Amino acid sequence: MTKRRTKDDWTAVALEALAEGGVAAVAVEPLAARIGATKGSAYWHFPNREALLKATLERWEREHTEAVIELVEARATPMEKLRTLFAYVLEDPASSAIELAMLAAKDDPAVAPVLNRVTERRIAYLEDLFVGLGFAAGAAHHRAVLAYSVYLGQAQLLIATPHVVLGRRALLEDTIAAVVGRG
Amino acid sequence: MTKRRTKDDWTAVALEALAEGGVAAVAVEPLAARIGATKGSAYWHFPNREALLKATLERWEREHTEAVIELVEARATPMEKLRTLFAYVLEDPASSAIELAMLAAKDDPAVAPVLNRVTERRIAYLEDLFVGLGFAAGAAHHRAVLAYSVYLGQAQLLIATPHVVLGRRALLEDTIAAVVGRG
DNA sequence: GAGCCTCCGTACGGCACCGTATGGAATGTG
DNA sequence: CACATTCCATACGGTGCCGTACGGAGGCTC
Repeated sequence: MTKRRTKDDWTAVALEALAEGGVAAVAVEPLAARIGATKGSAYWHFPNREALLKATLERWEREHTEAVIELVEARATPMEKLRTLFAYVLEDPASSAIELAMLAAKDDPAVAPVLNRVTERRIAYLEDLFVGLGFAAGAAHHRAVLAYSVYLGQAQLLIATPHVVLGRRALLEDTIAAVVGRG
Repeated sequence: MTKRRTKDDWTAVALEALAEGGVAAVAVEPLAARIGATKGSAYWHFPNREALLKATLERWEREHTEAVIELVEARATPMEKLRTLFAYVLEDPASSAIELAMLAAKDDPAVAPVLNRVTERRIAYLEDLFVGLGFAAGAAHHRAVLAYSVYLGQAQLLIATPHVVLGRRALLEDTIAAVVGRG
């Protein structure tokens, strides 16, 4: 009656560990303890630790990245979409933990390609949003980089040193105004 | 005639390693190899690895943080100060590597206090800058958080995925306009 | 229920790093 | 030039993780 595990079971606990402790926490033996199994299972489903990490990151890319875009796309106007995006980080910064973990491990061969794809896609998406707001191509790109920088930076601040951020509700308004406003 | 080392020699190589490989790279044995000595030296100067890391972070805090503020303070007006700050990241993102390494290791007991102090000091400094630009206290705080988020986020982007950032010179102008502009 | 295939536990060797013990070299001090 | 002090190399045991080898248990098929 011993439970059996699937690849998905392993990537699920790996995602937990990834969010909590970063890429280094995706380690076979600690994960085995967490899942209530031994390494034997892990090394049956995956050839090595790198493959497990890769599968985990790709699962995150598939599920999470698109989930955010869908959440945002549910809004009607570009403005509302932007607001949804920033409100998302401000209200639940923990959900960004994995992206920050990936940024911190940008040199890892399993991380780099996923990180590049996700970043490019998001910048491109934001760029479209700003074009929709009436910005010219070049300006839209800069706004996109700016907006994504704010997104990342706020996620960092809220996770690492949340106590320095006061009045999140009003901050959201100021942030949006600053990012979409005509200088 | 074998060279002798000081605490400062050790924290110097530790700073290098910290910038290159993050907090995890501040490890006694690799550092000993890098410095051309053995662990014996390290464990004479420091009781353990944690103490070496702590001394390294505090050295960075002392030297680097104040250095940036002095660089910025050399400018006359708040506007020029802000410009200098953002130009600094955009032109030399590698100099921010250590701060990002600390953010990634926010839970490390040696990192947390330094990270908190540095973040608080910088936000407070930016807040003063925005008060100098005529913002009310609350608004100045939000601008400070916004500006610091942009700083961190751009540093992240430029280090992790530099290819997505185009036209840095024009980006600088757009960034400043967005951060100081009235919504 | 015999045999097969899937899955996993156990046991092992290896590597990288931590920290300790200790003798001795290098350097300062009388 | 004794001789104490400062500094460091060597050698060792301990821990946590990687990856492999292998046997065996659980479920499937006939």
